[in-house]
Amino acid sequence: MSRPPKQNPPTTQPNGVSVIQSQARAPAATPRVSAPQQQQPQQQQQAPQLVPAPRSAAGGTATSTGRMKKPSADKDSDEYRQRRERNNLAVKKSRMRSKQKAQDTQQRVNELKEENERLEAKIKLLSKELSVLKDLFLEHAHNLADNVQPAGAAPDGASPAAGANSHGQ
Amino acid sequence: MSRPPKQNPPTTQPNGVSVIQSQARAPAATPRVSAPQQQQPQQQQQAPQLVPAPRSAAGGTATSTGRMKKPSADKDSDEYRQRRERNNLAVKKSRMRSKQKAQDTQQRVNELKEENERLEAKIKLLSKELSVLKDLFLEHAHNLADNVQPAGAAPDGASPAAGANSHGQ
DNA sequence: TCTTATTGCGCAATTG
DNA sequence: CCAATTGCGCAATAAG
Repeated sequence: MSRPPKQNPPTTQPNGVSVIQSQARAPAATPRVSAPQQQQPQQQQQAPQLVPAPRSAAGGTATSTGRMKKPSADKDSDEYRQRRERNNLAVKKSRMRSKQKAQDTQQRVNELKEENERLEAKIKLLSKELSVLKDLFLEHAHNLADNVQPAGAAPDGASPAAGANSHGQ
Repeated sequence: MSRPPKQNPPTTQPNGVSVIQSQARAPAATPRVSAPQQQQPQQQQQAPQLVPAPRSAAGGTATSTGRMKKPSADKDSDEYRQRRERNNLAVKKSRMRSKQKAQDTQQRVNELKEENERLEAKIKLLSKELSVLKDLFLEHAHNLADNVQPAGAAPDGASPAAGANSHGQ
C-alpha cells in the first residue's frame, strides 16, 4: 500500500491532455445499466477509439507497425472488454479500500483524541494528589521543627499551621 | 465534505453500466496532448459523442424536442468545451484538497500518538513520585507510632505495642 | 509476460 | 448559473 514513489510532479502541470475515452460496449447481455446515481436519459452509442491497439497475440502480425491484421478487433475485442471489466472491478475495489482507510484514519484520530483527554485528566489528578501529599509533608516537617524540642517546647500551644488537608481521593 | 446523503446503495449493486465517454476536442489551439505521466504513442482522434446534447440557448428552438437548431454544436460547442474545462479544473482542485486532507489527518494521527506517549510517560513519572512520597509518609507514621509517644500522647497510657506494619497499597 | 492494484484524468450528474 | 463533489470508466504504471 502506499505508492508514493513515482509520478507526482505532473500534478503541477496544468496541461490538460484529454485522452479521449469512449465506451461502446454492453450489447444486451450486460444489463449493468443502473448507474448508482440517477437515471440515464438516453443510452448512447459511442464512437471508435484509439488507445486499445497495442494488443496483439504473440509475435503477431504487424506488431511493429502497430496495426493488426483484423481491422475490427480493437476495443471490440472480447478480450479487451474482459480486461477492461476486470480493471474496472479492481479500480472499484481499490477505491473502496482507500476510502475505508481514510475513514479508519479519521476514527483513529478521534480515538486518540479521547485517550489524550483521559490521560490529561489522569495527569491532573495525580498532580493534585502529589501536591497534597507534599503539603502534608511540609506541614509535618514544620511541626517537627517546632515541637521536636524535647524540654521547653510547647507541644500544642503552637500552631499547627492552618490545617489543611483534605484528602480528596 | 462528505456526501453520504444520497446515492450509496448502488455500491452494493454489482451492476456495471457503462456510460460511454469520448473526447473530441482541441483542434490545434489546445495542445493538451501530454498526459502528465508518460508519452502517448499516437494522438488519437475520436468519435462522435452522445451525452452533451441538452444544451440549448434560452427558450430556444426546440428545447422540448431536445434538438438544437445548429446540427454541429454539441460538444463541438465552444461553451461545452469551456464548461468541461472549468469542471475539470474544479475536479482537480477538489481532488487535491481531498488528498491533502487525508494526509493531514494521517499526520494528525502521528502527532496525537506522540503526544500520547508523552502523556503516558508523564503519568508514569508522577505515579512513581507519588508512590515514593506515600512510602515516605508511611515510614514516618511508623516512626511516630513507635517513638513519638513522648508524654502527653497516650490518653489511656497504653502502649502501642503490637503493631503496625504492613503497608497496604 | 500476465494479472491485479494504484493513480491521474476527463466526463456527467448532483449538490450547494 | 457556477463551483464543488462524487461515481464511473479508461489507460498507464507499478506490483506481484
